[in-house]
Amino acid sequence: MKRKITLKQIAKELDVSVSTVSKALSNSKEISEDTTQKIQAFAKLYNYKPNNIALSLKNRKTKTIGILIPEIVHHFFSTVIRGIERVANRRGYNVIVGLSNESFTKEIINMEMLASGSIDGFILSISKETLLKQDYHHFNATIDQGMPIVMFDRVVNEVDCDKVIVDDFNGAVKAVKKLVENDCKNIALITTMDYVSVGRLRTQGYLEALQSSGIEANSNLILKIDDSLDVENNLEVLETEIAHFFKSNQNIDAVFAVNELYAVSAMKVASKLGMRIPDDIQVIGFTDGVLSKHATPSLTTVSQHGQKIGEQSANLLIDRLEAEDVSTEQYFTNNEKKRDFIKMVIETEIIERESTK
Amino acid sequence: MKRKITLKQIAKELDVSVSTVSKALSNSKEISEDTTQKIQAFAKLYNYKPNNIALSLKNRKTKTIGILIPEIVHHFFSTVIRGIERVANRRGYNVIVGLSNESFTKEIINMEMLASGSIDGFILSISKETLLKQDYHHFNATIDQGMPIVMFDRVVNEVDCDKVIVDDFNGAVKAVKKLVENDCKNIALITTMDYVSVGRLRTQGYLEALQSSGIEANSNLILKIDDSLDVENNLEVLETEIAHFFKSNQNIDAVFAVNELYAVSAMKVASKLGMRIPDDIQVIGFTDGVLSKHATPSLTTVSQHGQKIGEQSANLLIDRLEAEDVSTEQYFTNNEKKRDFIKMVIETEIIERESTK
DNA sequence: TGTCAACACGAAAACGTTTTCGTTAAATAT
DNA sequence: ATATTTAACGAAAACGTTTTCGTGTTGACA
Repeated sequence: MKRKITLKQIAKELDVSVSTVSKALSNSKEISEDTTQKIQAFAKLYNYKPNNIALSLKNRKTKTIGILIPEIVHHFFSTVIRGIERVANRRGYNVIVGLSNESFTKEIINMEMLASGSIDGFILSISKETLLKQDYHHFNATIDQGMPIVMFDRVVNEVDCDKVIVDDFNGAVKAVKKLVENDCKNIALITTMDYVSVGRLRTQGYLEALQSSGIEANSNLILKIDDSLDVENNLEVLETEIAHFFKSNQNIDAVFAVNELYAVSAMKVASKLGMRIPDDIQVIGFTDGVLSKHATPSLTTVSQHGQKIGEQSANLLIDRLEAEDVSTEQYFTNNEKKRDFIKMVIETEIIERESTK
Repeated sequence: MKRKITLKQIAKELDVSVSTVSKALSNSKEISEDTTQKIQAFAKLYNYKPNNIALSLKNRKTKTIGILIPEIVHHFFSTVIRGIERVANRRGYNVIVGLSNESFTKEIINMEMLASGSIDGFILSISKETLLKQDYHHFNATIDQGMPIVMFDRVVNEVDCDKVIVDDFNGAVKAVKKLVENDCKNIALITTMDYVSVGRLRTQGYLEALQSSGIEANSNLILKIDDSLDVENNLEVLETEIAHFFKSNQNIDAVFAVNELYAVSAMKVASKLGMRIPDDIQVIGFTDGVLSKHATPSLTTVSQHGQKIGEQSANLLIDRLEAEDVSTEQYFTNNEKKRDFIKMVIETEIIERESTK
């Protein structure tokens, strides 16, 4: 077993100083051609790679970014990670992930753990519990310590930072308008409780689309699912609730659901109740995941472009990190203002499949 | 903006030495009660947290483990990550992820990037291209540099390290035997090309189960999908291939598929061809993901327990890392042998749903 | 009064880099 | 022959810790 070689060892072996080795490896012309050759050859032979930790300590930057998300076994979030990793890698950064598991406390612990030097900045999406508590001090605290944050999807006005969001409102509008165009008269909405902002925005989009189409909203056609109960593992509960909803509103001829699972469940229940899709009832869901693509019939969805969200988030963060470099450098000579915080909106797109006409 | 405070700053502010501060914060009894109190109060006030990077450099360990997987938008892999993150977090480790994207080169680049000090050990699953090339020198090289590796799922004999695998062979056997018990006479297999070991093992399990049940294997009933074509985005290709397969083998009364997608596609095609599930044809898939749960009808599957795989992998790795500590310490006084490499087999489980009787 | 522990603290090294600032010797200029 | 530049390299500081080893000041004790 040969441990990784260090500058010091090379220096000793070649009987030169550490500084000489360092300079030679960076092709400094302070060092003679001869010794440079010799040192580089030796380094290559022993496969020398500078120690990242030492570099991090010296440069006071780690070249890694921290991702903090509520859940990873989730198509949207993993797609975002993929996007982040792509540009992070391209731009020379590593990616370290923390999972809040939708818990306020775990979110804080994770942040503190990572903020103590391990990373240069955060990309995160707020946990449900934090949204409920409306306690955002930990975000502001880490920003205050000079660590930039980029929030995506689940964002919040109380924190001043770059944000990347999907256009939930207009996505919902588009979806519902498509149903209206398809001659649907009684469009139902299946949504979540209001505290998750994305759910609220999609609901508002639904209402807006109805209104601008001259259709009066009917609160009987809105089903709010309490997602404090873990529907993912309680499918029957969800399905019976939807079934009950359908039965007491026989006139429903379309469903817009704020996520994939609700939409697919609605289709399943509708089929069981003998309705044909899309002839008797059309369905559109938000979030374009595996379920939508492979359901029977396949589901028309509003795609959020998770990967793009990840890529933009990473670019925003890294841009800011590398802009900080020069601004710190020129802190006293150059009085340029810091870049203002950016709120980037990713447009949604409707992917038409078999569940609509 | 108040930057993070350091020992040196505390020392200066309180007019003591850095060593005193360090000792006081670790409750060393070398320091008097008074100064300890004073220092701890001050540290708490300014929310002092030791700098991880400095600690890593000093201790020559980073307390982070590197995950290197082919793909993250994938139910199985993200489940494994969740498992890893769980125990890593519990045991005080962070998790840094790299994505090989099934590419040999990206795998190597990622490994080298992480192996240069950023992590203490790897948990990884080999990329398809690497398996094809059968070139494993980068794994052996990093092991040789003293960095432990745990491989999961896609493992290989040529590398000596801890491994966590799912019992693909017996999982397949169980599945096929269940079909046999359910009175199926002509059980088809939908599988991949052979170079991914898990596909091969599942195929062998299929054959074994048939043989031990006294059924003669019929090569016409085996469909091999060329997964070099990206079926995920070419569903039609997959489906027409399966349709063709069904039409030329009208007697098929059951399908065992080596993954979820193939199984769900088979169900879809079967339905289109007018077969009823599970009455005319029963289906079992490998890998228990979202698709299986939410398909109509829902799919009976062989569950791989991805989270458990992740947890075990992390425990194996961390155990080894922390065992190394003492063995290094007592290197000369204690001649204990290193722990042998462990191959841990996670049993599969059949999750019965609507696609079987 | 002189000796010796005990106590409380500081100096310095070490982890592996990079970079600034010498320093020496040779080469060139005066 | 002397002064000055240039080439080639080394010493040391710095990043933020922890830890080992001093060191000075007490108080007790003979």
